[in-house]
Amino acid sequence: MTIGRPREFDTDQALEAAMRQFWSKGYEATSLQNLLEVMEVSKSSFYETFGSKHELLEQCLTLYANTLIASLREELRQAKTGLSFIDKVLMSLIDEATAKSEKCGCLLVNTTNELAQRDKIIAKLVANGTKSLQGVFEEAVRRGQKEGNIPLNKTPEALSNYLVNSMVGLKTMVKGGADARTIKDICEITMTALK
Amino acid sequence: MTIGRPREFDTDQALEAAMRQFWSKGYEATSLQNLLEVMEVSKSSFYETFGSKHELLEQCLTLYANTLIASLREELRQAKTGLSFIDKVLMSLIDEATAKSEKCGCLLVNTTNELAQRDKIIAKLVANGTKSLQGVFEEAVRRGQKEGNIPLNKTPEALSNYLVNSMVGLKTMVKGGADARTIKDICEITMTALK
DNA sequence: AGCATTTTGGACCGCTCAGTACATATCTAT
DNA sequence: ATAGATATGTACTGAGCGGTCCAAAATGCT
Repeated sequence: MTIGRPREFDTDQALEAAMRQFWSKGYEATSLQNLLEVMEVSKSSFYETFGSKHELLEQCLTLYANTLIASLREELRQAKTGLSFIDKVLMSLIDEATAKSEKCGCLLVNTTNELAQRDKIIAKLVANGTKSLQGVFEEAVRRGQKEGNIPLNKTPEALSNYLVNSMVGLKTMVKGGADARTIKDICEITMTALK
Repeated sequence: MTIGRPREFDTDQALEAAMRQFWSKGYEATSLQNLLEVMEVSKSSFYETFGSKHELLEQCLTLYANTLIASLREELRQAKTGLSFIDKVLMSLIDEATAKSEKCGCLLVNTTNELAQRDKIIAKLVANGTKSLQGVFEEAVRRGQKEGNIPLNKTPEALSNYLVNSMVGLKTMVKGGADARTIKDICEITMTALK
């Protein structure tokens, strides 16, 4: 069907590998050489397919945000209550703190810290991602309020922003080496604000 | 008194300039050339005085943490209550969000995100800094509890970790471009956990 | 078979990177 | 004046950076 020489690599797979690399090492610390290796793509194919290192990052951020949001939406859909969803998401950070695998944090948080101030395009992308994340929490809060588990004296907007903020903090704390006990304490106190 | 040719630059001043540069741009994105310019030091003098780019970062992190902690301790000392100190520190983020100057975030947070996972020496330094910050909050919480403004049903350790976490989140949110209203909402809800 | 189309391999680009070597300049102490 | 000590200016290193160019290879279509 398609004309011309066929690709010798999987585009989606390569993009995901690139995403993991940026996630783990950050943008500046990831060299083109690193990318070519993990993506299993030649330099020519790289520039042909992804444009540049910067454009690749844009694609990775979009992929990351879409994947994250889709996964959370699905989890929220399956959750018993809006409140239990929020609790579960927060408490999952405890496992992350315990795991001995590399702690990469959150690509959106990492990229915000590394690039948001000096790269408008990237700033916009991570802001969009964060906004989507807040949207999921807002939906969860609304549901929780409807279900009667979350008081109505705070707006879903404010509460969801508060939750995003906690998540951002927690991801960084875990990355910085905070122990599981500390993370648990933080999660529990964070949850008391929705009581 | 001192023997040999005198320095043509101010060591403390140069170190502070370097700190600001790392604070603004991050470690990888700050080149040696950048540093030499803002520090107003020749390359020879740089290596003679500060050892290497990495060692310079170590010194900058120490300076940053010491300065921050000293400033907060002083503010706590002058505060009317432990609770009002905490409130003031959190709410100061609103001004940061409003300011149109460059939003550098917190050097400890930035460096944790950029380097903590792959640089043990730096990880230790930022962990120490964070620990000191938590210590100040812990002291404030203890004082607040003694003064009767903060309930005793949560430990000072847990509450102070919670506050550090909020600060870490807020610094990143501001850097990511969150508006003042969002920050204010987050601060207010954060404070309800100590009611 | 031959041609259009696309991908790939590899050489190459100028530039910047962090760091070094060493001669020279500037000071104090004698 | 000179010797010892410290600081600086300059030239240099090898390696790596992101990115480009183009010929060769591999496909489908006629």
